[in-house]
Amino acid sequence: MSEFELLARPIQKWIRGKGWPALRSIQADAIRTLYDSNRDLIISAGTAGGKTEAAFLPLISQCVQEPASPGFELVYIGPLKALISDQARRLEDICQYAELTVTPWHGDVSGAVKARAKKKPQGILLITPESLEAMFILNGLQIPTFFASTRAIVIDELHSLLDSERGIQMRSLIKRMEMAVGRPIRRLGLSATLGDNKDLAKRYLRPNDPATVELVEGSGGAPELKLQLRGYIKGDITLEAFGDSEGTESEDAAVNLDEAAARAVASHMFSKLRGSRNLIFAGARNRVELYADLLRLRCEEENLPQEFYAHHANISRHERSFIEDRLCKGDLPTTAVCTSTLELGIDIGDITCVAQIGAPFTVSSMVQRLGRSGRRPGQPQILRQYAIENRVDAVSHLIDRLRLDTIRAIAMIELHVKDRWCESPLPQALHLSTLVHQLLSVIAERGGSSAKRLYITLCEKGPFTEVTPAIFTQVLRALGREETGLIEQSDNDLLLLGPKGEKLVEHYSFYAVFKTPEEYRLLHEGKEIGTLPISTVITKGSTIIFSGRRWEILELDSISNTILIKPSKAGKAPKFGGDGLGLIDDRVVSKMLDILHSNDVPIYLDRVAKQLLQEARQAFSESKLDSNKLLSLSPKAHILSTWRGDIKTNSLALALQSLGFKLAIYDGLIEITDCPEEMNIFEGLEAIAEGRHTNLFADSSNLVSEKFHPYLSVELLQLDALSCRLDQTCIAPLAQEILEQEDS
DNA sequence: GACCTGCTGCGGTCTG
Repeated sequence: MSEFELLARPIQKWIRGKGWPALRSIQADAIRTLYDSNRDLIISAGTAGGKTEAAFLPLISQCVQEPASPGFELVYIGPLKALISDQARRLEDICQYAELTVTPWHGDVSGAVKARAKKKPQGILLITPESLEAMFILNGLQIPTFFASTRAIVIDELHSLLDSERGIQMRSLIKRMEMAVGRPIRRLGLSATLGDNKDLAKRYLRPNDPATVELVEGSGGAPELKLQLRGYIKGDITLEAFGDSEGTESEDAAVNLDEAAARAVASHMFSKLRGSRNLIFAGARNRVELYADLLRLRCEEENLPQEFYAHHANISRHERSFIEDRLCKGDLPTTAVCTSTLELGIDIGDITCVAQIGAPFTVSSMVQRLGRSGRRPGQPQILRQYAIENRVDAVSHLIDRLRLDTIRAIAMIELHVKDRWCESPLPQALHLSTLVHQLLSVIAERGGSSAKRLYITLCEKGPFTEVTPAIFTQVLRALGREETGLIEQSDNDLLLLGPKGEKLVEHYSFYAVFKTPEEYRLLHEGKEIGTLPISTVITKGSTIIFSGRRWEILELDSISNTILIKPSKAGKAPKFGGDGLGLIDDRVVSKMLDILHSNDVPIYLDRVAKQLLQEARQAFSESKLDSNKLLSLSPKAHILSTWRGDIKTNSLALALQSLGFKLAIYDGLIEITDCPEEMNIFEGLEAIAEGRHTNLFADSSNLVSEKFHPYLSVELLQLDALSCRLDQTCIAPLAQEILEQEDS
């Protein structure tokens, strides 16, 4: 029987109605796998590759062919509300001849729809991890009924949920679902960019039995890639960049020189991107505003209609939808200057070109961004990478002369294009903040639980596999401390929520595992145009650039957290804060070292970028950094090379700091700016090599980074950091390596 | 040295 013939009649009818010439190969493969076995399945194909149909055509068919008892027959978990609404529409279309109810369930879905589904659970449920969490807490007793007849759980955008806090939460919820119904439920993962991580993805989809997970991959290799890396030097004043800038006062000169580079980049983007549909990834919200403003001014100067828009998380939903719709419809030229808001999620149509300002932090996000262009057969992916470096001369700082941003951008491109590599998640992470969340959630779901059952549910069978019984006990103790008061023990050894735990879990803000900052609302004539973090320093009368336009602050109310604004002629892009917790992989830094050692000049560099690469290589060899891992600039100032990623470099830096050294950290390099009285750098490194350094956590203030960290003890926070952000075991060998290199 | 994601129940007002 052919794959088509396996499907139920109403689904065959739907396919015929679509006029498809044939099933795509991933669809045929997925149908075969789902009909022939009970195995889990990962469907990996480019965006718009028909993954949703590949999963749901056979799954819906099976629902039609073997009608089941009450309960949701299929569950879809998606990371975005917009994606769920989108997919619900597509599934309703597929189900038009099959009598199957489709229920989207997220924060914007009306209570009436949810109430109806709770009363009569059936068909397909599409839900976010947070709404599923809420379901467990608010309807814990009904969970076995809801999912009694669930055939499969489909996880969309699996790559975005691999190793994140949300991913761990989702895996925990799926396991709890299986435990509630007392049987395994088939799992399907849909993903666009798994790269080298296919085995890891299998492990994340079915941790105790990854070998049985099937993989179906889209055929048709990656589209052709066209790329250019353009270099810019701050203070290089070109006529085109100079524009109408006056720059008379000497104090402003430095600022204006910086701005000249941004103008030159904006000018180039304006000339190349105008008239088509593009995404410009600016790397930070502050830079999104800066470039959106520069590009808007260019349009105004040339009397052209506006086609450049700012898009990031602080801009109002309304404005963001407007930009997304414009990109999607495609009848007007539109370029969004954006952050990772437009990196994944809903289909935004056919993008001509992706621009990236400054080197990205990970190859995987670069790949994800690139995947937004070249979606039509025969169309190339186009990447325009911009690198902006400081002007240098013979006495400039070595770090500036190494052109690290340019070198990193080249490393990222080479790793993707030549090595086909991207980052993997860290499987040894403890995820203690998320564990606290799930502990409270399971207790709420069951109305109380023994410590042993909690351990079995979450650690032995659930996703917190790295948490030992000893660590688990410590976590319970931390939550039970009187000052924490989240849980308490009943007479029969049952763990219950304490008063503070009740209050925490009862509030709707509990359901998400990730932290969100407090924000001001920005109001213009009563309409919200977006938000600014409370931490932003801002005063009445000052001016800002927001949503690509310029505004003056009229009123600032710190009780209601609102800011009233009016349009203005002047403005400066505000600082949006940020976590600064990104980690660059070992492999990226080691690639940077290879590039500095090599003589190859990639063909995709423009004239200035070639010059920057040349300068970097010259600085690298002249400084003897190519043969010395310890470079002394003066008795108290040195450069140490680890040529390792952030985890290892930061760990060695912390050890040095604990001994009293003052330092700054760069990609694979540590700059020692001052030494303590009693110790020079050699003695410091020897002490570390021999394991005699003091506490790595001398400065423990930055250990609280995740939502439920504040409830844990210092000791647990240190364990958590050591499991994923720091590496204690690498410190002594690294110090030894640096010393040995110096001797030879 | 950064970015993103999500949320309930109830009381209020307005519309058909």
